Amino acid sequence: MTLYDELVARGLIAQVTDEDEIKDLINEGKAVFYIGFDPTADSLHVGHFMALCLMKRLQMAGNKPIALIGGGTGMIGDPSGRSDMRQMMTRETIQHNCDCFKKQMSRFIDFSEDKALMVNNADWLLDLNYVELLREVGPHFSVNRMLTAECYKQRMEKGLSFLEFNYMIMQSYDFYVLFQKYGCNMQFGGDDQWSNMLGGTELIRRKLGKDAYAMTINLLLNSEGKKMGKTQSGAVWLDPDKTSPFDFYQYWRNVSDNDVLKCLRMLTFLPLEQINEMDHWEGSQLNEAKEILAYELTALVHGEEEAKKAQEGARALFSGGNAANMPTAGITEADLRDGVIDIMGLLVASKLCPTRSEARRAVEQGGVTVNGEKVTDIKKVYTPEELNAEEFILKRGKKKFCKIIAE
RNA sequence: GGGCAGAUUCCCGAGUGGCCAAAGGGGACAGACUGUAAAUCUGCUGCAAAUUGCUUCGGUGGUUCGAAUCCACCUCUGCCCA
Repeated sequence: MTLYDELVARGLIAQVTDEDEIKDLINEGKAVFYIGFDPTADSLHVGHFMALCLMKRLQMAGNKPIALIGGGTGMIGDPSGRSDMRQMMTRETIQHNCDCFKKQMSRFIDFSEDKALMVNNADWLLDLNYVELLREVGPHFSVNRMLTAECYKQRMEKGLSFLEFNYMIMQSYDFYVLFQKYGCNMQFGGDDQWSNMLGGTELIRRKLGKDAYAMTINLLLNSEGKKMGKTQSGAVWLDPDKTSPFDFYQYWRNVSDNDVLKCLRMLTFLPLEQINEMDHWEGSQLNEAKEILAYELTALVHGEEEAKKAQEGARALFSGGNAANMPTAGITEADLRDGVIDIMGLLVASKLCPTRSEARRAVEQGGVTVNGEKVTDIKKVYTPEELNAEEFILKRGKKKFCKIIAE
């Protein structure tokens, strides 16, 4: 099976500019391709992870990836897929985020011996001269055409500032620069980037009379059509300090039945034959598939060891067993009042509940247990000695829990 | 620059002097049922030393015994005209 066929079979490819050419290029390892990452936060998240996997797949087939960090485009903010304007970031924040991205990326992509490149578009975008740029690329963009682009459509109602309107031009310019500087002949990106990417191929054709290609990958959507990798408390991050390996594992362990196979195909490196096997699994057997998915992804992002720990911790909690790898929370002197701590205090101190009010509600609704016993009295208090007398496992709801240790 | 409309809690959205911590919906959370899934039903959803108190309806001042609601100014957004 060729690389291209595999990408298709995994459901990764959304749109391509020239299928035959692209097949040829990537199957034979002749592509020099880039994927852009705007430094909108201090960690990569699941959406980026897909792109990184794609880079890796292509790199393994001999193609050369260029990871483009958007230190320049980040100053503008991509309006694609957004219903309102992004918050403008300071230069310092952007720089900090770029540094974080770099660190995380090097874990996935092999940058040694010129096998891959990492560049920052701040290097060429920030020094551009406005009038010069306008004269250089301005004539090649039709405002009429741009306005019909999908990425601006949803902004026509809520408003689109000139700043963001220019994002497409900046991204196009990136491609144009990379094409000339590094012979970059292809761009990959999320499907929401399609119009921005076409801007680039178009610019290259008009300015240089040469062909460059673009390919988008399907966004990872769940069966309800929402972007995956988001939780109520924000994105699922790759940084273990922002999303613990355990939470990361749990996120995938909990995907809905309808999404497991899709995730396995799109995100893991398991052979397709093995995944297709699981396609026949039904009902509760799918739980196994979810465990595999969760383990595989956690191992990819955090390493085998962390993946094992997360898996054991999860098994301990849900099907009984060794509780050694549970998350813990320490209670200090400052948390005590009159030498004791009440149940609400414990819930807040362990971060299982954000406020005492919420903790109170959780207890009142019967959602809190200590070592498997339901706590119904909101006035219940504990001394530090009681906490340490035996293992003290506090649980809020079905999936949130913590081992309490008094210090 | 001129005219019009608007800004309410996580989101959408009602409220146009006291009965308002603010309808309704969505989401989130918790319970039941399950398979750590989905669907369904129930509860719940500002904060706290909790039959009470405190903070909140874009911002700042003002009127009033009392303001999300009235007035003034300001900021921001959309639409129309230029």
